[in-house]
Amino acid sequence: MYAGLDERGAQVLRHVVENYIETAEPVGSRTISKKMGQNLSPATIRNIMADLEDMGYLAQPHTSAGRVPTGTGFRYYVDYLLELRKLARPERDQLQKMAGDAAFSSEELLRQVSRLVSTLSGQACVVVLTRLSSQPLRSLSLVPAGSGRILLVAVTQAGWVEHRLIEGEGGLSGDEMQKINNYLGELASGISLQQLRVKILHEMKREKARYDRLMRRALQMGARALEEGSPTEVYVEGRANILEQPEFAEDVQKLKRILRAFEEKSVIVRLLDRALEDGAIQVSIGSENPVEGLPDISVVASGYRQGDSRVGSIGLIGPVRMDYSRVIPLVEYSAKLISSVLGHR
Amino acid sequence: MYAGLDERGAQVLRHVVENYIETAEPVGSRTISKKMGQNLSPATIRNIMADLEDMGYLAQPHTSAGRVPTGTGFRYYVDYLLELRKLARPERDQLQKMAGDAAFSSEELLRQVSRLVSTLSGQACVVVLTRLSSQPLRSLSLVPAGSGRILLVAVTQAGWVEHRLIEGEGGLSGDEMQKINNYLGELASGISLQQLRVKILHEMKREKARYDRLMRRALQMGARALEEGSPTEVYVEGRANILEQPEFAEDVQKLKRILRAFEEKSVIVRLLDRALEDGAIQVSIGSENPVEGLPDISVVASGYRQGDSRVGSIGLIGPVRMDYSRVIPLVEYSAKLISSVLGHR
DNA sequence: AATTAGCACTCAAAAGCTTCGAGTGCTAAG
DNA sequence: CTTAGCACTCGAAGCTTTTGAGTGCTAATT
Repeated sequence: MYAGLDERGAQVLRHVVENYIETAEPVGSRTISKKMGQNLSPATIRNIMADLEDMGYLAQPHTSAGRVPTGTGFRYYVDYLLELRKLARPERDQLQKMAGDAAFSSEELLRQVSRLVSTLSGQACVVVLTRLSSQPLRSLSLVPAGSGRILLVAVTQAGWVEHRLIEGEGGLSGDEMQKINNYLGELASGISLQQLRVKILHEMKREKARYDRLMRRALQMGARALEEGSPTEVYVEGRANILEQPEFAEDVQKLKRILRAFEEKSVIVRLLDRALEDGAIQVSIGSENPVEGLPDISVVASGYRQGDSRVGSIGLIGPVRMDYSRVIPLVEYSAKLISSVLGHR
Repeated sequence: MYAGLDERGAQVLRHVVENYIETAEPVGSRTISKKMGQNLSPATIRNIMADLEDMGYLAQPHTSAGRVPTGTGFRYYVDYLLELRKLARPERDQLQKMAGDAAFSSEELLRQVSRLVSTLSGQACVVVLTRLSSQPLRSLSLVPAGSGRILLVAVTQAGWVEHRLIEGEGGLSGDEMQKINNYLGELASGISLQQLRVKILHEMKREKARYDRLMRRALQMGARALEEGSPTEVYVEGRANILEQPEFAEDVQKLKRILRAFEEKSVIVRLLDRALEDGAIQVSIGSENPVEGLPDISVVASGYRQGDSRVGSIGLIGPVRMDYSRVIPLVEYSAKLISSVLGHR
């Protein structure tokens, strides 16, 4: 259990971390002594704290101040000391109520969950949705879009819709369109856009000299539409919560860096990447997070599934001093919720 | 020309405003005297400034400080004194280059323009796109979306794509779908979604006892899909630029209010509403803007057209102390640019 | 041997004080 | 009407003092 620490040291560390999470101020020995029920005098606590500091779990901002947990300290806390609180009833109810609202499209659902989770946690909440193009399709259709254009509409089995405009085509009768549709739809059924792309290219080679002008054209169009990969969808809600954190409100420089980061989709995606790969909830504390230059933020994230493929992740972004015991269950539950709602679609 | 002010007063006001825009500091009489080429001594300038203060154009943060323009001062400046600088060549080139890139979808174009304009201006840039549902359609199609669902895809003549999922339908053969498509497409051609809705309801009444089950169903579906109005699209870029403004970096309270406002689509839409209605560029200074509770920001916005209907607007949101002479031409040009690019689609 | 009372010490933050200087308004002379 | 001159104002910046939370160490206690 308490790897590398004895019971007492671990308890002191726990109290320091929890107190610091609550107050955002350095924690002194008196406070801990009181919290632990006067069994140990402040002097004793001081000795223990000094030890913890030697071991790298605590640090002093300056000589005459209390202690603050280091990154390592938080890590230890999360790994060994954390008692996950159960997700409070009202919060669970709110989430479930929202999830039950079938009126939301899948996209809208993600945005709403993100928004609610950000409010509940008081942090910024991010939901990413990736690899649309790797999901199996439910249907693929061409739609006339007037003056030399055709719209390719793909609906995945999970209910995501994606469309791409194809330039410089058109001049197809409704009948021809219908034929192409049937042909492409057959080709696409059950496979992903990525796979479809490969399949189409293959098909084009095989039937190079194919007599049917229409089908050849269909293949060409398909290939063209699938050229670039589909973009990753990112929903960020509750950015402004970052301002509520005292550690950032003071230091405008940090604030700037963080808010700038939020403007770059790619940075956000990188922050949540780990959670996508792995099933379990991921906690990146401070400089552990995958983005250089943001050593002051923690990320608590979890992937969610659609059926049995991981298609995205939901995460909270906030200061290292996050209330992990509350926030981890929240993110875990939300990820499961999303998975289950998407599963039914 | 100089309504209510003599030439000299107007020039002094102009210099105060311009200096203040540049430095964000109260402006003193010495500075103005130098700027105006020593024709007038600081003492004279002081007299003039005192007059301007009486008239409400200037204010003193405290007795021994220089003057700061009031909202009214800025208003006068914008209305009578502003010399619009021509949009700098390189900026125009950048914008035009981007607009020429046909690879962007219309949505992507708006986002990219917003991003570039925010960089060029150093302010937050917002592009809103409304009333999709009032644009004439180019095509309307139903697409199978599997397990009891059908996707309605509408493409407007401007090239915007909108889709809505219809629940609890399906079980239609490709052939039936095709028939419905033809019917609805015919019904929809050239009119807007809004109008279509009315038309459909009308049609439903007229043909209440219509023998054709399929067509009746088509009408029902159409009516259902069009129930809620289409959402307004909002692209915000360069939020973090707000932090660059000294007036906000200091006052965290203001900062919070502004960034919170950015999280509410509806607030942003309200800020740019005026520009949508009116063709000309709109400048809302400080408390002139339509949102209560944000008296410290100015909005410079202009609507853009698609063909001959106004479909959206682009605007900058920043401190009252904006460089209007640079920023107004930028917004004007961008709006025209968007109009012209959309016009060609 | 572990704990703790006691005490000297440290140091940031807050409060108080002084200085500085940009800028003003007013007056009287040009 | 303009302007030189001057007394005056007041925030910002710098300095000093006070305060108090917190420490580390030592010696007494359990």
